[in-house]
Amino acid sequence: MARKTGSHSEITGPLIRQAAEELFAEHGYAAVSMRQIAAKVGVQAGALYNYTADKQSLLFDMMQAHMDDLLAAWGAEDKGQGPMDALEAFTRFHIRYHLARPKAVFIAYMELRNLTPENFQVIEDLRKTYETHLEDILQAGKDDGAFTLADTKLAAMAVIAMLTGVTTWYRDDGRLTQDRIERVYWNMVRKAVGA
Amino acid sequence: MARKTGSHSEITGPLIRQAAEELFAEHGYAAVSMRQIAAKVGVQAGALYNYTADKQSLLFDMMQAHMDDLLAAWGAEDKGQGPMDALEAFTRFHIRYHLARPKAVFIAYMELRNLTPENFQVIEDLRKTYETHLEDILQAGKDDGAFTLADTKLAAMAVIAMLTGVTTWYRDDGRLTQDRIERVYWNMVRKAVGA
DNA sequence: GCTTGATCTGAACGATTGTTCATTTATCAC
DNA sequence: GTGATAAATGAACAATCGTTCAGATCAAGC
Repeated sequence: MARKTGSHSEITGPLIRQAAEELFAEHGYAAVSMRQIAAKVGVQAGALYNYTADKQSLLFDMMQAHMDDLLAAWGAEDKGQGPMDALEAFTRFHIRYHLARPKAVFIAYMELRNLTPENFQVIEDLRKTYETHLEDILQAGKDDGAFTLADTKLAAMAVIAMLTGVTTWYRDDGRLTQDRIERVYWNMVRKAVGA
Repeated sequence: MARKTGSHSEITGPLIRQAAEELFAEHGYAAVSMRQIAAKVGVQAGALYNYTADKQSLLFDMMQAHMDDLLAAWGAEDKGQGPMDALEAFTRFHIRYHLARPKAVFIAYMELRNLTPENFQVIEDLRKTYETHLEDILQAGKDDGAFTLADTKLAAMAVIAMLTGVTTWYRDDGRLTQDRIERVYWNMVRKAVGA
């Protein structure tokens, strides 16, 4: 009963990635079976292997794409003039970007230990690159006296943890608009770095 | 070949909990088998069921104990005088307590979705109780003018996320002493709440 | 030294896992 | 229509899963 109506190859592939993302985010990589993913797409388990080498690739490709997109999006972002503008841009960008794709973010943080060592290193390097972008902003602001920071690296970790934390409690139908959250957080970040 | 030397019941129980904690923290609950836990203790899988009803209880009991201990420890903590002292006490306590038991903390944050709905609710309530302790401090400080906060709930989430983030990068043999980390973070928290 | 009871083994259970592959089906080009 | 090819089925694979339990083994009480 293969190929019921029309050609499926350009549709099944994305559907599989989407189903995998939703299931991984909800139950965790290790707790999700290939058969569950297939069932969500409406296909048998064997068909998945026309689109992915194995289960691990499904996870890795998804995480790598997420990190690549994140870095590209930040690269394309308008960063204004000087460290202060850049830090506000980073704060707002990070919140906005992460809230727009909660599942991918969740997976990127939770499933690191389910990557093979080689795959883990690739993702870890991308994550480190992103962190360094923030660290560079903070360092520049410290150098020109805009920020007061005891430890730039620590501050970078603190800011990222604080901002990413938003994804754990934010709800689309919640009490606060996204713009208000951005403004409140930017206020806290600004004060925390002594500006 | 049961019972090689001496009575083991008082020793095997804790060993199982410890082995489970280490394995869950390293590989995740779903990725760890009862046989792996048993092997780490040096026992057959069947023996585990003298000490736990099932795998789920192993996870739940461990998470509940962690949250109970956390709440009890904060209850016993010296909170000084007024919101400012209390916030510093909370900041330092949270960092110190969490860095002392990284595995339990990691599990408590990562394995929530592997709890049954009933078990999840119990842990979630305990987590919420802890959050409320911080929220109360911030609210008291806002009321008496010690803190400047646009949104108390948001600030509580931001502070907890920032502090808990320490566990993701801290290493015992790292660049910074624990006391220095506490001081740097307290400085950032203090400034972030406008005090 | 025998009995009792706690503790563990070792085998077994049905179910499920990721993955492979021969086969079937549907579509497209001609 | 016919042949080629892409796409999916469905059965099969060895391995592993959580859990149960009868039986073996040891320590302690009398």
